[in-house]
Amino acid sequence: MAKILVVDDELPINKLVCKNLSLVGHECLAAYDGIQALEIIKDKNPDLVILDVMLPVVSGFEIIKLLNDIPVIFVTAKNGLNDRINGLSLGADDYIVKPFEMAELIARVQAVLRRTKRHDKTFSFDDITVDFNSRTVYKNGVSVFLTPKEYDLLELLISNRNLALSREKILEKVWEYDYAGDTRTVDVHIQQLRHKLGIKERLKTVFKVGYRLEI
Amino acid sequence: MAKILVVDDELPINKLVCKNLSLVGHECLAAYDGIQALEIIKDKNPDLVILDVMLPVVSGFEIIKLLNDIPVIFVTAKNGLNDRINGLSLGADDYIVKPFEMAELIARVQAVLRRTKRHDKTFSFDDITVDFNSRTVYKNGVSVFLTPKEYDLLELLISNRNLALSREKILEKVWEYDYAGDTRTVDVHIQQLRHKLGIKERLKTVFKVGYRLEI
DNA sequence: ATTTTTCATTACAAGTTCATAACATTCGGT
DNA sequence: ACCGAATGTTATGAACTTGTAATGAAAAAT
Repeated sequence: MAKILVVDDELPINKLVCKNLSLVGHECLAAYDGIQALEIIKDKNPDLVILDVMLPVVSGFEIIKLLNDIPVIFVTAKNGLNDRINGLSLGADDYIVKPFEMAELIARVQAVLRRTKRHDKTFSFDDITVDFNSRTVYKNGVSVFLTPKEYDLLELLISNRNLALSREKILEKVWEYDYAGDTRTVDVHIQQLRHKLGIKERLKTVFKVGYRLEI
Repeated sequence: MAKILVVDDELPINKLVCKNLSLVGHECLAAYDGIQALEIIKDKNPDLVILDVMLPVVSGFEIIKLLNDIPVIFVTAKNGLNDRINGLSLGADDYIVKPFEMAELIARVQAVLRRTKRHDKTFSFDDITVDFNSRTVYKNGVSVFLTPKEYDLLELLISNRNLALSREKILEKVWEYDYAGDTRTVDVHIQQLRHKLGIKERLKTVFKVGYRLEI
């Protein structure tokens, strides 16, 4: 279901973890040191990274600092509280202490994925319901057809509801590039959403900035 | 910064947790059983719930099932793996095992809040609230529409509150240029803020210099 | 290979912002 | 209390931002 990168220099553990993740239906990538890990992350853009602290060449702490948006589960052999707090405050989404039960690791993986990917969740406001699983949107119970970009935009707006989103931010997240010059593309798609969902009142323009979904 | 509900029937622990959360700047609510917890959640809509499993009347498991969008940190006295997995798969955002170090709880709270982003940065004085995330301003709970320049000006005044700001400084920061000659633009915008927010008493003129927001 | 869909771009319309100007009022020094 | 300077107040239109609809190129589906 998700693409997961396992970073651990101990070959047997790495294999074991991968095998178990595959059993639950995930696609697995393996890295055995920090440099490799960074390459794979850049290349394959995994949904989740399981990261050992103790790595050759570049430590897990270094890597986690470089990750931005990808969720991370931290694996540490030490039981020291400092390590734990360090990991969490550096932005890890969870941590687990070696040696761990495979069942617990799986549970944590699922929990983090659920949190970040919003598995089997829906979101409703007014007469609109968004089903994140099937990527379908309903208005008054009737499904409304949205194109991929429109849907992605709506999801971004919902997960940042009540925040002012700049056009740059929207381009970066939905279009996945930083566009230099001027583009009216975002505007056009916003209009499309407003029109298809009839949410002119909720999907407001923030002049000179971008847009905000008010719920 | 965030509103946190602590649900634990052991009074001393509940108090201790609350005290520590307050020390880090959070607003704290306390509930001593499940029924109370549900009432407070409905009533006060907290940003995060710290939830003990072992509760009188209604167990933590029951409560977590009823929560939808509010993040939860699960507290369990048992060390059993099943409990942990149960908590996480029910939708808890994290869990912690009793007895726990206060530093670790705080770290986990901050981590969850960072993830869920619910900690909007706001600033309030009198009947005015400014939400920096959404760039909206409320007076008595009613949103007041400000233009970009007006909003930027207000932000500048707030972050330099109780200081006299020269027109040159304001032009430089909000208008992003150093204007040579004479301009009344700042004045006009100040009037606009005074008028829209009704803050004549707070937004004072510093004769021959500029303006000062007194809070 | 052909049809269909998606979507970036464009051009123009509509709407918003805000600098400026003109006049009124207040302030501070004398 | 007077006078000149500083600030308050209001209105206006040019410049800029956003809305809208149409177009065709690229991508996806058939």
